[in-house]
Amino acid sequence: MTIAVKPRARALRTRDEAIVAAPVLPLNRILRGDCIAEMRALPSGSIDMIFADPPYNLQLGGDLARPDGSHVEAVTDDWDKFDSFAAYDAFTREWLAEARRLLKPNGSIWVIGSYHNIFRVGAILQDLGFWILNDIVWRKANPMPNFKGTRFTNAHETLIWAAKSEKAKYTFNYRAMKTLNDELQMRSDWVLPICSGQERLKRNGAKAHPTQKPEALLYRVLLSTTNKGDVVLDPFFGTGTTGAVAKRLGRSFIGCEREDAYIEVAEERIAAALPLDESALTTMQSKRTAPKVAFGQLVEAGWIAPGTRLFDKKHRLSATVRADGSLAADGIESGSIHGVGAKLQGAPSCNGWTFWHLEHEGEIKPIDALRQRYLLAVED
Amino acid sequence: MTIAVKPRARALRTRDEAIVAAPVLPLNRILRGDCIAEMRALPSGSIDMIFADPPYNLQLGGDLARPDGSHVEAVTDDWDKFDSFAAYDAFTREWLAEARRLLKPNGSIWVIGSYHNIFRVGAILQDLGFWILNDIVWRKANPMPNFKGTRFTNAHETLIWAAKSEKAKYTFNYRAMKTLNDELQMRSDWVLPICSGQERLKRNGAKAHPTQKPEALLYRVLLSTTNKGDVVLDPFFGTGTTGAVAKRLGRSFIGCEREDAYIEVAEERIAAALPLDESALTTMQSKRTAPKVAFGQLVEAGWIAPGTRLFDKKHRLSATVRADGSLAADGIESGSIHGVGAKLQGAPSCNGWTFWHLEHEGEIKPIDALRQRYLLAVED
DNA sequence: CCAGCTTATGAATCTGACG
DNA sequence: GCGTCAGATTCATAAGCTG
Repeated sequence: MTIAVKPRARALRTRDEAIVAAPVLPLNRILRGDCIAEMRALPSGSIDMIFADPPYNLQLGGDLARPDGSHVEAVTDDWDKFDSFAAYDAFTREWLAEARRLLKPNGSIWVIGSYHNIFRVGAILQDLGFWILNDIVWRKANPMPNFKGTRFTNAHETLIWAAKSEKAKYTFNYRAMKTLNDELQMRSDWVLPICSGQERLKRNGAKAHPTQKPEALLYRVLLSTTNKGDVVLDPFFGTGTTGAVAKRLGRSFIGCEREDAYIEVAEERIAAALPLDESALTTMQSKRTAPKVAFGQLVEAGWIAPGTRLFDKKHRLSATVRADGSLAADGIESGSIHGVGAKLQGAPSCNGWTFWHLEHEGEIKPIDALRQRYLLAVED
Repeated sequence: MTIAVKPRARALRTRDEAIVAAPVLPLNRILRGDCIAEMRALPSGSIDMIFADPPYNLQLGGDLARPDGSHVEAVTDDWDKFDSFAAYDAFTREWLAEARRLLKPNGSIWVIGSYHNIFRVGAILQDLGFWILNDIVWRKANPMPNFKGTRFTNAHETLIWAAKSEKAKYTFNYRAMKTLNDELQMRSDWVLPICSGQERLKRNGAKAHPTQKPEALLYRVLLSTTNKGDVVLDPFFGTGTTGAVAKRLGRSFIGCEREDAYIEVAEERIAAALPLDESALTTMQSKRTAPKVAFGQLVEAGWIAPGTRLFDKKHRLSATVRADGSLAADGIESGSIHGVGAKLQGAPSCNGWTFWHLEHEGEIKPIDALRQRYLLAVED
């Protein structure tokens, strides 16, 4: 399956070729090399979601390269500190700008970090025009203690979730998240264990990667903000947690990684990951995307007879169903179940499905219950 | 007691006078005016700790209504309006630079914010030479829900705690925090309720300030990073939570505030605050809440694979686990473990944890057993 | 007086399809 | 792009009210 190769997007060739043949995305592959260079070779507006776990370490030195590839020396004195922040900012601005170019207009990005880098990442995201949707706190169930007792135990990491722009229609699987959280809205603080035990990948007895993220974290990220079949890019692929979870959840991935050792571990791991089958993958559908039923349909199908009286929950307001599915009530203009409900209450808006009730054998039930039964009956 | 006056620090007069007489700090007073101007009049290196709750620069759209139609009161005050990120950054840089000048060499600063502003604040703190010690997450026990179901519930705010410089010997009362936390190290995530009920200050029936912070939050901040007798500056004093808690804990405060209405409320409040005695101190400890586990957590953590079949105890009813932790069963709408269990039995309700069972090596066990084991595994 | 029910509210970047 | 309108959407607390 996954083979680490340089992508040869046709967009890089002549303009005519690019017009004739749409660029081919290197789906489910790990691109070996620096993420900025690799991202440059991919076509604009082609990615649904980006998950990025960029380097955190500013002051530890050694690992950070400037955008031009030159090495940033380890810094010890105050004089150099500003220089190191500037270098980190430049690097961050560069890969985030590429990331933004690659995103589809309605795509979104996740970046994870700690207090060492996340404030710089967040500010640059905003400066580049990304629109922050949430900051998520991964509350570690089992963090490393502060051994010297000098500070509060650093028990969390922060993720930023941002849309490409303010007006973007981003993907958010609200119902799936609410279901995952026992019918309560999913909050911005997530309690999850760190990656350990069987899940932690080893090589020669040592951990294969210093900052391997738990699959549960990626599971929630991918389930909440992508759809089946979406393309997810991870510019700092490491040992491929993003790829493994994407495969399980029926999403495609593209990874960038510089280190051969990590690529090797990732490929093995992803090859072993099992995709979930169709039925397990189905998630709770939001009513927004569910097939719509007009109130008039219930009337014409005979589920509600014209002339039926509807009431509000407390039986204080009432209206009469007419043949075309409109409602009539005393003293106001007739109209839709929503409009009449709103006018009777003097409210700016009203969901007629939950506001209006039917009396049936002494019981009073919202008309939405009828709609649910109708939906089940006509669905096949 | 507290009187709102312009400070006339002697440092502003002739150099000779400043040398002869040390500047007098306006202790336990509220300085009426713009915080930058007021801070400029205070002497350098005179403050032990600064707590700041600056404007968040929320950028709200139109009106927001709850699902029941009621109106959500927004923060629309002029003090939270900025023309651009650049304008907000310039303002932030200016007050933070003054704050740094005022701090003693071993002093520290706290700033609270949300994703709207905290990334900019954090980056500027670093740029100015502050040394971040922790980012603290205030996990709200009772946040406002996301009424429209468009994002994750914004259930936390972030505090940054930073020393004046990397080498500073800052104050951290490790033992006090460990004691407060039932002999476990205090973590970087704090669960505290929002300010409501009796604690919420009112004027003419309306809240006196739109963003009043809970005293418990300031209590923990002051107890952890100041000593008795220390001087605490709050540049955005509002209705004086910092002042009230400082008085209770035997610290001195200096507040800056522009609005007369807030100053009046704060003075009254602080006058009524009683310094704490030992016995009252023990009652301040936060309640530990029992951790809850959603069924979906077990799925995303890999403890139950999507596609798994669940059965009732007598193996007569069954359902399939889906990726978002919902259950699917023949002939009924899918839903939560509780809802599907109820519907299949035709019961009004059902505890899915004890109703559903897993088959494992011939044995059949309630999923609640799994939950217990999961709790043990993720518990601190 | 208490139990149970109803109402109020909190730093919120809070809809989307169609004409 | 803008106006219109169907219709989707909430959790924890505390205070107030009723019987």
